[in-house]
Amino acid sequence: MVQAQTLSRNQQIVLDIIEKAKGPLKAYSILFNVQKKGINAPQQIYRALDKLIEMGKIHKIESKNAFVACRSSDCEISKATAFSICESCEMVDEISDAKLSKYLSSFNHRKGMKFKRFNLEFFGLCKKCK
Amino acid sequence: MVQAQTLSRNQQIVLDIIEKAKGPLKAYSILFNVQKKGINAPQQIYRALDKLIEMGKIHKIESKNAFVACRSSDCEISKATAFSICESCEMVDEISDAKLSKYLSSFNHRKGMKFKRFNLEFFGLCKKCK
DNA sequence: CTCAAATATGTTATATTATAACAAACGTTA
DNA sequence: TAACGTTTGTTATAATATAACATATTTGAG
Repeated sequence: MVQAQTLSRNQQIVLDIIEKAKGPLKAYSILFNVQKKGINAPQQIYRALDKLIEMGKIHKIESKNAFVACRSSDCEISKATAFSICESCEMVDEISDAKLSKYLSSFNHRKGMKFKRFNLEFFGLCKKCK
Repeated sequence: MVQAQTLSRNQQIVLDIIEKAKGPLKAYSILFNVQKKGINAPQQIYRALDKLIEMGKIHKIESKNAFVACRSSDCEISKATAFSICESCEMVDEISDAKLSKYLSSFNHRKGMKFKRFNLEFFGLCKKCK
């Protein structure tokens, strides 16, 4: 079972870095950023990332193997995630839209699947880059 | 620019294997399967995969780093892809639904993005596994 | 409280996924 | 036929992720 609130030391360190970042961070770039804090091994990063994902504090952008902080409140521990990804500047924007969530959840049910979650990634050019 | 029809030797070999497979295949498992045909290096696989994706013949399942043959006709060279993924048996099913495509394409436009494509992955248990 | 269970940490090693860089062959088509 | 784009073959290495094991810390039931 997942804790509701308290983060362990390493989890907090990793989360802080991801939250401060402007864009998605890769596991090894997180690692390089925390070596001064006594974290030396990929395992320590990946374990923290796994827990943070379980808790819904961060999301993985699958197409980039990178991680962003959760900016939404209605993703319900990551059951329904959606992102806009700019192919030029690499910006990632979490899409928080209850209608979209509802539409996709029910869509999947109709297809005979016992639905657990979905992840949607949009690609294109953001306002600045287009 | 991408060719319309003709596949090169390696591209055809890789596509054949992916089309015959029951489920998604990983790059290195493809590699191991074609070493008898004289393909020895990951590069040769990845290059074929890249081209096949460009041509819309196969899709990458991002959450699994695996590849499936395209079973749809209306994904328009992979501009709009959607999959059901069973977390138990690993089955992947391509979802081909014009309404869904339309809904998601126009959704994204409203968010101020110059839309190029999307990829949607549903997770849960398939009929057999639930 | 207290000890057992669960969770988190540290560490070394290794597996898996993917790309860089370069040389040679092939196939158009102008 | 020469120039161009594409494909191939090859060696090396980069980037991403997990296995396995020992130890420490936290938490909660009795």
